[in-house]
Amino acid sequence: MSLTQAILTSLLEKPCTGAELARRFDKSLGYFWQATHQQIYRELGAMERDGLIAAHGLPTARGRQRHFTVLAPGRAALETWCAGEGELRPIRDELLVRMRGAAVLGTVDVSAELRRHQGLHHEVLQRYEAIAERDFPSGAQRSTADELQLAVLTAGIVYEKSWLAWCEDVLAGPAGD
Amino acid sequence: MSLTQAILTSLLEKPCTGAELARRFDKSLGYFWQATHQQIYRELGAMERDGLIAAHGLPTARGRQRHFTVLAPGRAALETWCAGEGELRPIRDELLVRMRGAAVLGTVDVSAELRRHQGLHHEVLQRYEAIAERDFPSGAQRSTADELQLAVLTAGIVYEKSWLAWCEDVLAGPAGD
DNA sequence: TACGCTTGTGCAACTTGTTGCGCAAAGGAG
DNA sequence: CTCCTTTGCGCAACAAGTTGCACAAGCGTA
Repeated sequence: MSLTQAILTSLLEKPCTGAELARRFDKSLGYFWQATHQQIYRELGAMERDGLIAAHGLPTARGRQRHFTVLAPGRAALETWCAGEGELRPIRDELLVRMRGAAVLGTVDVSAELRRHQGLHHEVLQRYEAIAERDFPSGAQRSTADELQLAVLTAGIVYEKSWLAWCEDVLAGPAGD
Repeated sequence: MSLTQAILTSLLEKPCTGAELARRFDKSLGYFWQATHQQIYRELGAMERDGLIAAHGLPTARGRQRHFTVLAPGRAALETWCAGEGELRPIRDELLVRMRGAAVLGTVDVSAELRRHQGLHHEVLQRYEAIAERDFPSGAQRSTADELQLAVLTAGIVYEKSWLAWCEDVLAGPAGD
């Protein structure tokens, strides 16, 4: 699972506690790999057991901050994994199921839901574009790491733009006939 | 969960057995909502208990074909659900995690994996376009149901095209500097 | 009839992801 | 100092999705 690797990546950027990790997932990493704080704590425990990361603080002390750092085996594991291959994740979209259902039923209008999605995608797009403008202003000098991070962000932008274009297309198409 | 609704949709198109459903999921529905045969059988059992569908055949007879049909409550449930609202599913992509990891490590080259993904997306795109051409040839007269089904298929095409464009862009960008 | 292959069905066990709650520590307000 | 709120941590239970196996029936073949 990629959760391990996402956590390793985040911890390499800056060692921190589980709660801080959860916050970072909500902000940046989570845009392309989501995780709840429970998943994160569970995974941190497993990774600690496997010797990928280490913590200062007693493992059993509840309510006690535990600061995690990546160990050499953790870094090695991430390197191996990043150089490896992965599958494509197929689309899994409720809206499309709704439309397929509407096609069979013939009694349901999905255009309102389409417009709502258009709005939602627009919001997300604007958020991504704001981040891109803030962190990677056009014309600035960029390192290789920056290029990669920007590419990831661009994936999100392209993704949202394509959904937006599709929504527009579907809404315009049948009506314009 | 949309699995219930996806099954209802498929059964409305044509009543059939669990195995046949599984095959249909692999072929058409599964392009935007996947399910294994286990999920399907489990769900069929629950839906039968809830009175959404009915089967000819004994529930406990193993190895015995059970043919399912949608009942009125099932159709009503699908109508209600299709007219409802849903959340956006955020991106969840391993490749992007790999790239973020590579950005932090600085020792990993992801271009080979990018090219591989480009190829995979290209394959999927061609499959979708073949289906579109076969089932909805351009210029033909189309019903409202056809328009909806085509829109769903178009979503897949747009999706794959946008990933392809992104792969191309990322591969060309940093190299062309 | 006996044998093996394929198909349809389903149990069991596991992993991953989600939700809700509880407890401990820290820090501010009375 | 005591009370209360916030923050960090984690258990427990559940829902969804995956994997592997097992059993029954049908069918072709010897």
